[in-house]
Amino acid sequence: MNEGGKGSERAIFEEIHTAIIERRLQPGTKLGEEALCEIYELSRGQVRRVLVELSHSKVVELRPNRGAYVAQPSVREARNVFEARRALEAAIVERAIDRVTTSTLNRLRAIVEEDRQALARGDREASIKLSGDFHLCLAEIAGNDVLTGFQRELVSRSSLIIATFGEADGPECSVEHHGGIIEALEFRDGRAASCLMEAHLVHIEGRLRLDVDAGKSPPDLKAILSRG
Amino acid sequence: MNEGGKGSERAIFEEIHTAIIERRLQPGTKLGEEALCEIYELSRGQVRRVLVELSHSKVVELRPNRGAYVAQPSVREARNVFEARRALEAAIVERAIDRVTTSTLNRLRAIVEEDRQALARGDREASIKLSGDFHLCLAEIAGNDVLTGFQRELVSRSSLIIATFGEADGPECSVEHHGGIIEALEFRDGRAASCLMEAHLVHIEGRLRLDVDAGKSPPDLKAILSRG
DNA sequence: CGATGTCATTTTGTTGACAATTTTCCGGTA
DNA sequence: TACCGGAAAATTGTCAACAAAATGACATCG
Repeated sequence: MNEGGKGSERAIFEEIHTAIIERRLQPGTKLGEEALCEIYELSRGQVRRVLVELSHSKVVELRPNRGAYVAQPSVREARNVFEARRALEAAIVERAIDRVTTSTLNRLRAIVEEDRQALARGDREASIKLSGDFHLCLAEIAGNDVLTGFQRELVSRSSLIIATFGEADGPECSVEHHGGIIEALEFRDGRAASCLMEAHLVHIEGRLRLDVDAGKSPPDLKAILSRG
Repeated sequence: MNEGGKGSERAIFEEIHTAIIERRLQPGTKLGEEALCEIYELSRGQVRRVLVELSHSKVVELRPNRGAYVAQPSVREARNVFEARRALEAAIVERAIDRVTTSTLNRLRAIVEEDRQALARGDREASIKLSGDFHLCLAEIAGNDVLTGFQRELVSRSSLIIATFGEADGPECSVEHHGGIIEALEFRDGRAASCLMEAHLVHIEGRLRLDVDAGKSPPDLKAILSRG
């Protein structure tokens, strides 16, 4: 019954991280130390370390003397993350083509199938997580831990970006896109896979509201109005 | 006179990081907490945070209950880092071509010139740092903070890899290669720049002793000798 | 009515003492 | 000499009390 044991720190990290990625914790939400201590029965020192870890993975922002908050990506950051993703996923697909096997293909298929079922029963949270898992699994197939680490960071940040700038409505098409990529991998058609991945990412980014005006400006608005 | 002030934590981080990158601290060196406390006049808590930060940037390895050591990259890790670098630097060059200006070109030229002078006076440490700065500066020209962050990590790790698997002798050719890349950028010749960068990285990796046998085995050696 | 300043409360940051673990040293034994 | 224990020293990990800062409530003033 050791809730406050040793390895549990990693577990708490995963729990909070997943909650943010699945958008149960919205951008800007404050993560008070005392609150987390009570929820997870950890000491403040442990909670503090977890928060540092989360900030390092870019899903939490640490404001000195102010506390920890779920990160609120800027428009610029959003563009940069997606630009980096296009470059990184291209490299990953290129390498995955050479290393994909029947077994790894089936892992990808299983993820997409789970995603399809999640969407069918309206479980949006699970679908978000599974869509990310697809891209992560692809990185693992590429067989380079460094690239996988980068991919992990970018996939997490993408989810946060979509939570911030995405529209809640609209059809979900990850399943179809991912299916297409699997097919291209199956035939070891590198060019097709790259193009489909590129199109997939462009499609996702295109659905974001990245007009510089929209996003975030409660204090800026007052400054602007004071001039009128 | 506040050596133990607030912002000094970042300064100590940079100091140790630089010492590792310049190979004054060799891979495997133990970084004892007490020792660092005395050297920098910091509390243990502060030193501890710096060590966590360094481990997060992959130049220090934290072994639980054992302490902090300058990281010793494995052969596999070395290959992965260089593979990732080839992909990342290609993306960076591609974007830098579109954004390079006279001013940023001059920054690159200044770095290479400093590097040339450092080599001329036999200052190998400075040369190592400056070679890394060139690649970092290139990433900054590309204008994407995410890519720059990844590049920073990879450049640091590369230096550690060269310290571990590189040969001390041999001619240094970064200055020539970097000069060529600058020229290609000047003429906005993306293809030439990419090829030169690729060749540069392949050349560096090719000079490493990445035979799986060679690398690391002080305990293994004893085991081998016991058979003779 | 809004703005400003002060004080109590809450939250975050730091330190030093204590606990747990590892490393080192040393004597005993075959 | 080589090889085990086992205590002592050194090192790392943890926590709880204390200090510092931010937040919110409230009174005062324009």
